[in-house]
Amino acid sequence: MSQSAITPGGTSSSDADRGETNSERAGLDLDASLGYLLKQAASVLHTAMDAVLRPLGMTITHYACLELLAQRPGLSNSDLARGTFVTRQSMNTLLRAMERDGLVSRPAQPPVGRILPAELTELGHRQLATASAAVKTVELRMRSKLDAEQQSELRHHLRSSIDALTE
Amino acid sequence: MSQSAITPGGTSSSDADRGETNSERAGLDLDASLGYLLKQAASVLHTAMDAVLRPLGMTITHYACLELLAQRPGLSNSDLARGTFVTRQSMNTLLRAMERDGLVSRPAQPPVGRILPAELTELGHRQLATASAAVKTVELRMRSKLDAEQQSELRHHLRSSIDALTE
DNA sequence: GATTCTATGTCAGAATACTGACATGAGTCA
DNA sequence: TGACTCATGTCAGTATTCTGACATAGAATC
Repeated sequence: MSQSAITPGGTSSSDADRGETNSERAGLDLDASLGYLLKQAASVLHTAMDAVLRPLGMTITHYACLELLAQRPGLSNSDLARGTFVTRQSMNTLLRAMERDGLVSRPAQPPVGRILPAELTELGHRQLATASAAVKTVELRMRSKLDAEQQSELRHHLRSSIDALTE
Repeated sequence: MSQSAITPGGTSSSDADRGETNSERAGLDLDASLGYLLKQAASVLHTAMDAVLRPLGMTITHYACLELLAQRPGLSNSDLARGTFVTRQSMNTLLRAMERDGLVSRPAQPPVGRILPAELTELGHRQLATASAAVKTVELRMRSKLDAEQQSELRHHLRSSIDALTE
């Protein structure tokens, strides 16, 4: 998938510039739109992560699930769904596949209520180690043009945006 | 869909705190991970936009397509795909549906090469006007906790991240 | 002018995530 | 105790997007 956004000068690919004098409308100005920029950033990140994860036979959600379980063993299916920003139905499908593949284990019977706490198997931990290293290079690459303070600012502002949209 | 991420204190929902003393691992620390924060922000934004767009009978990509075409009439299918961060195959499907619904028009024959320049119909413009107003409230809400300078910083840092991951 | 490369539009099939719905277990409150 | 509310796990069906592949038009190279 291409990554180029629509910019005032045209896309980065070879489009024969159907030259438009932009901005002159009631709607959103794409360049000023934080939402658009955010979507673009997320898209670029998605592509970059997919590029390193796919050769390992994993999807991004697959990796995120491993990462979450390593940091917090015993998370439930619903917990994992929230943590990876998908529905619990989607996570259920994924989790079952991962269980089948021996990456994750869950007790046959729920210890309490209906919750089945999931844990990484030895194989799961090994697969995560590989993936984690790959993903870390992407994370570092993404930060490479920001100094420590700028990264801190970015995190802070991102959190503010999330808060504003959440409450 | 729930929006809560996995935070040190547990999710925002009522999970009986399977208390884990976090961070102590080789992998990524979720809180320090820009990537995770970015994904969360994008997810929250997606949900918020979907919430206002769905009642209007539109998806986010649908809206994005309208917005792009209004600002730059004559964009091709591939241009629109790049601008909305989906594949050109996906955009092709959407565009055809929008054409069928009378929101977009394309010439029967390509004026040059294989490119079919798309334009908004009168109905398309009207639908966009409604959607645009709704989306603007989301954009404003997202910015509500950031002053002008902070918004500028956020945009700048986001662009830096995109650049770093793109080149 | 012929060849090569790149971009486009499109068809077909697969993967992924979503919505809707249901029953169950736990907590709340009268 | 019983009614009510909420969260969970899961089944079923749908929607959206993706990957792979193909033919074609224009640009670039020689």
